[in-house]
Amino acid sequence: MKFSKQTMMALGAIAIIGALIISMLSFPPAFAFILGVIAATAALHYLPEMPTISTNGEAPQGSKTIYVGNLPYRANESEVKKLFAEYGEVFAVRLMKDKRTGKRRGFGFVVMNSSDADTAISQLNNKEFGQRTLKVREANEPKSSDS
DNA sequence: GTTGAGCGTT
Repeated sequence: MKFSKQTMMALGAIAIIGALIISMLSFPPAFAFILGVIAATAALHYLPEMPTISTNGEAPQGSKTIYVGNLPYRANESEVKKLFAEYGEVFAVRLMKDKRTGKRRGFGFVVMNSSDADTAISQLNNKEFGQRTLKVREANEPKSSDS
């Protein structure tokens, strides 16, 4: 059994909502919560798949992680994903933020196909983006292609 | 709300 984080969050949200609804029927709170969890699990079984929003965290084999630096602070993951998608298949984009304050640090990582990653690096390195010069390189700690 | 070299997160 392996659930993604957003799947767990969605399950918890459904469980809480279900608990609130059922608790209106004058059930004990513990009972209501259990029923909510059961309803959420059943929903996950009936639904083919939850809509995956953006980053899965897990990429198929043959992918490489690319370091992207000197990003404008106003840049979003969607813009970076679109930019890299022009040169290959982008699997995930992660814009790093400060863990304490949550403010953007101006760099991130892009996971895409291995062969396309090389062309994307050579094409997007020192490329002007948001009035800034992008710094695209291969990541120092590759999380794929070797374990 | 600010800043500007760098290699992260479940």
